[in-house]
Amino acid sequence: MPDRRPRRPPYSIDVVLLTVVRGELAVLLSRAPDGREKWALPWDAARNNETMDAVATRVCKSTLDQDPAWKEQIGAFGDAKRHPSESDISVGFVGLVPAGTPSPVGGEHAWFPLHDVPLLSPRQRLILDAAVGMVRSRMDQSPVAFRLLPQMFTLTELQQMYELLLAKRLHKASFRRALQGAWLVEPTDEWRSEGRGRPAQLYRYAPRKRRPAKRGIRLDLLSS
Amino acid sequence: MPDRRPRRPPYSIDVVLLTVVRGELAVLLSRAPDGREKWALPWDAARNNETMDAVATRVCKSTLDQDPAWKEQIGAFGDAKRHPSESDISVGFVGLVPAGTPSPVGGEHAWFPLHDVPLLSPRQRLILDAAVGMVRSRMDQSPVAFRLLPQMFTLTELQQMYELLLAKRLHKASFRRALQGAWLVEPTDEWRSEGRGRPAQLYRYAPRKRRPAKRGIRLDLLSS
DNA sequence: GACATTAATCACGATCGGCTACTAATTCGG
DNA sequence: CCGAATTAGTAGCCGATCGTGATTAATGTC
Repeated sequence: MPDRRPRRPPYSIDVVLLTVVRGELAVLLSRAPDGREKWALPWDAARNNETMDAVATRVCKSTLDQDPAWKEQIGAFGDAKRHPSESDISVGFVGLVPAGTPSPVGGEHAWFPLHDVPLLSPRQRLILDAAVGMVRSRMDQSPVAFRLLPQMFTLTELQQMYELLLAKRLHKASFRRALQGAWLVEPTDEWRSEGRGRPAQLYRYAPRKRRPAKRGIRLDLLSS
Repeated sequence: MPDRRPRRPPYSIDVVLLTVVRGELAVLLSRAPDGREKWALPWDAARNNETMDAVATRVCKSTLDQDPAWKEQIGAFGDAKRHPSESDISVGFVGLVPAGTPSPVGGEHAWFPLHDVPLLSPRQRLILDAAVGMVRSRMDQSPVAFRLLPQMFTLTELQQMYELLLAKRLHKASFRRALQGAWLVEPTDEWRSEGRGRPAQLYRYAPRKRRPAKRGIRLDLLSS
C-alpha cells in the first residue's frame, strides 16, 4: 500500500488474494500503516493513465512479489462509505494463488482463514464477501479450482478442492467420470507417493476443445 | 442525461436497458445533447452521498419513467478512455424491461436492435457488450428470461425467450419437462387465443423452495 | 506375508434427456 | 356442418448420464 496522496483519490483498487491453507480458504491482509493491530485488504489509489488491471497487478506485486494465477474484477463498491482511502468508490479484484506457494510475506502481510478475519472497514468487508461469492459461483465457468492448485496435482487433491469450494462431499467415481467427460485434465507420467497407500498419478490442467455440448438446459440450477 | 458539472465527475453511472423487440434483444439509447445524430447509453454523474443504485435508478427513470424489472451492476470500466462524461471510470448497470411494455420514449430515446447499434464511445461499447454477455451467462442463476417477459406468459413464449438468449433451438417436450422439475412457474386460470390454433394457458413466475438439489457437478460446463 | 491405507475402476440400477408420435382445442375455408 | 390447418400440450421409448457400493491395484507397516 504505497504512496498516500494529498487529495482524496478518485477511486481505489482493492485486491482480494485467496489461497488455501490447511484445507481452508484464506485471504491475504496487509497491516495498516497507521493502526497498531489493524489489518486491511491491500489497495492503492489509481494514478493517471494507468489501467485498473495495471493497478491491481501492482498491488499484488507489492504484497506477494508474484502474480496470482488468475485475476478478475469483481465490481465497484461505493455504497459502504468508510474505506481507508476515503475515496468515493473502490473497484475490487479477486486473485487466486496456488496452495502451498511459499509466500514471501514479512510481518506486514499474512494469510487469514476466512472464518477468522479481523474487523475490516465496511466497504472492504463487502468486497471480501463479494470476492468469495464470486469464486464460489464461477467455479463451473472459470477454472478457479485449478488456479488454487499447483500446476501438477492428484485427482484426490482436485476433488478435495471442489469439495472445499462447494462445501459438499462428492463421490469419487462420479467426480472422475465427470472429469473424464469434460476433457479438462491430462495425466502426466509422474506419480506421487504420499506415505502409505498406493501412489497417485499427477495430472495437469489442459482443457481440450470439445464439440459444443449438445446438452439442453438445466433450469433446475435456477433454484433460489 | 441531466446536469453536466463544471469539473470532471469522479465517476459516471451508465445503464444498459435491454428488452426484446420483434424477437431480438434491443438496447435503449438516448440522443446525445451535443451531437446531431449521436446516440449514447443513458448515464449520469454521481452526486455526493448518493448510492450507485440510486443513481442507476434515477437514470432509468429519466428515460423510461418506470423501473426495470431487474437491475444489476456489471462492473467498473476505465481502460477505454473516451466517454461522454470524461470521467476516469464508469460503473455499468444492466436493466431488463419486459417485452411489450409501452415505452413512453419521445424522440430523445429509442430502442436499437443489438445488430444495429450506432457508433458509441469506446467505453460505452465495452459496457454494452459486457451487459449482453452478463445477461446471457447468468441465465441459469438469475431469472433473466422471466424479467424480459410480462408477468403472465405462455410456455411457448418462455421457450422462445430461452432460445433467443441461448441462440439455440430447444425441444418443446424436454423444455417443459425441465420446467416442471424446476418448480419455477405456476399456471394461472387464464388462457390466451393467438389467432388460429388451440389457446395456450398463461403462467406466472413463482419459484418454489426445493430440497437442495442432490445432483453433483457438471464439470462439462467449463468447456472454453 | 498379513493387514491397513490410499488410488483407481467396474458395474448395476435409477434417473434424466432427446425425440417421435400422439391427443386436444381452436380457426379457416368450404 | 365438416374436414384441413394450426398451435398447445402429453405419452412413452430408449440411449446417455449419474449416484452408489463393491472390487481390484499398489504401496507402507508390522
